[in-house]
Amino acid sequence: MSTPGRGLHGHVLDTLGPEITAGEYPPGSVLRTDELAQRFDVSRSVMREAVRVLESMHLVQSRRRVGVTVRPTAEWNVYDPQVIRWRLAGKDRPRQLRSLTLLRSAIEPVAAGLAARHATAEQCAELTECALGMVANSRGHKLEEYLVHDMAFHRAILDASGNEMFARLGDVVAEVLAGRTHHDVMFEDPDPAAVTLHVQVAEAVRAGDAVRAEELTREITVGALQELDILAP
Amino acid sequence: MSTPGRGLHGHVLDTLGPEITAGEYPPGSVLRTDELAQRFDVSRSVMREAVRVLESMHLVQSRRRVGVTVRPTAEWNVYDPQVIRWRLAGKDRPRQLRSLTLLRSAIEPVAAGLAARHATAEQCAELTECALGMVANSRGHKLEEYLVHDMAFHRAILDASGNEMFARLGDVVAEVLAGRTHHDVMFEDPDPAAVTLHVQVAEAVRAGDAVRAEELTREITVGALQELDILAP
DNA sequence: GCAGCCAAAAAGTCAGACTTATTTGTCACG
DNA sequence: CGTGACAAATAAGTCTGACTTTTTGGCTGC
Repeated sequence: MSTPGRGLHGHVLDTLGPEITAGEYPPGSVLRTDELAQRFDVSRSVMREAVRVLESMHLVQSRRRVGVTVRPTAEWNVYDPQVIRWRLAGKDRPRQLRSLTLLRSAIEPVAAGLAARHATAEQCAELTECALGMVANSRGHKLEEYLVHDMAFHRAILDASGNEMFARLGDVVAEVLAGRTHHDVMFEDPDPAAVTLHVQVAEAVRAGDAVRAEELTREITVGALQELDILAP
Repeated sequence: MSTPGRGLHGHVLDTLGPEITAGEYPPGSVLRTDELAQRFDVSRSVMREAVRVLESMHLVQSRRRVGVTVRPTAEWNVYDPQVIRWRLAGKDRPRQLRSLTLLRSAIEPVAAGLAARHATAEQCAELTECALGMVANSRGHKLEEYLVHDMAFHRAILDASGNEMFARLGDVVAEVLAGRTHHDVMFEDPDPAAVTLHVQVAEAVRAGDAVRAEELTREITVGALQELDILAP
């Protein structure tokens, strides 16, 4: 997606990564570099590069005379966007969405509070623009257009927080929102109450009301959690 | 630290990673693999593996005919524990600690609330044990022993939350706490009020009082933030 | 001034030989 | 029997050199 064809080793990762994150090789499984190279029909150098990347994600560990062993799930770098994408594409996608939505519910309200304190005029404008875009597409089966503005809105909040760690979750949130629209059951039109809340958050941020921005955003994320509980209990 | 001597490419990363994250090569800078291989006195294959790892962290991008270009900071995988460690070792360490402490202040209260709902008896026991260890080492210049229990406490909370994403922040929090004790000015003994709060959190979790656990933990993280504002304004 | 082509540059790929660490098994000795 | 040391097997690690591919930038000619 972000970097589609970045060489042979990338192609190897595109299939091996999802396989590992999907649990096809249980923790402790041992892979041999030579066998993998044969399987993907690449040279060992290319295979080694792929293994190094998996190793840097803590998905596997390469040890002499043993091979490439799959690490337990608890040790994976689950914040790596690539790992997140692989896991969201896999079969325990609902579990992932719950974890990530819970993360959102912790981060986004705080980020909104910070945004109310630090947002520039441009960022406030961007925010209201996104909110208006959501309103404009909230009726009439325009889920795709709505999604675009929804993603942009949350990304704008996280950016405006002024905190680098929060800002870097923009991709994750976008992934979650996109997943909700595309793969899970969603009503034909978004919840009108949610749309209103987004507009109010934009207003609160512009007004510099941190407490209100935080509280309203909390309502949004709680709504997202409830939605998940209803649709995938 | 976690995997010290994992081969030649690891040694290369140990010096090249910190250099890049420290901003010694400004975004857009171009490195050549051959030159790097010469500089570190390793073969090109080894150098390529190192570059692949840096690429997977989004620190650099390798493009044909142009070379290995350093990416802008905003694109780095700042949640990668390795990247966090490199940056904390660098010169903008104070800025890092502020970002990470803000992240803590968003995550940990929510995690504590979840822990109060989901913690097992064993986890509650572990928690109170850690809190008692903190109390026992809160006086008499035993900062190192105190730190061990403090790290274990917060890790226990995050684990007990039952959320994978929260749990994986245990290393980050430990790193922040260790950094505060080792590098920044810290009083000879920890703040007694903070120690008490930890004990109370353990109690609240055991009692299953989610609201109280969350509120108390929020007080702890607010304290940590204020401490940073005082010591590095 | 522009279109298209050519040449250089740097990453990408491959194959093969060699090195090194680690495990496992064996055998002799207590 | 157990135990320790030694030897063999194994798979990752490393290096080298030749070759390919893509991209860029300049040059030519219209």
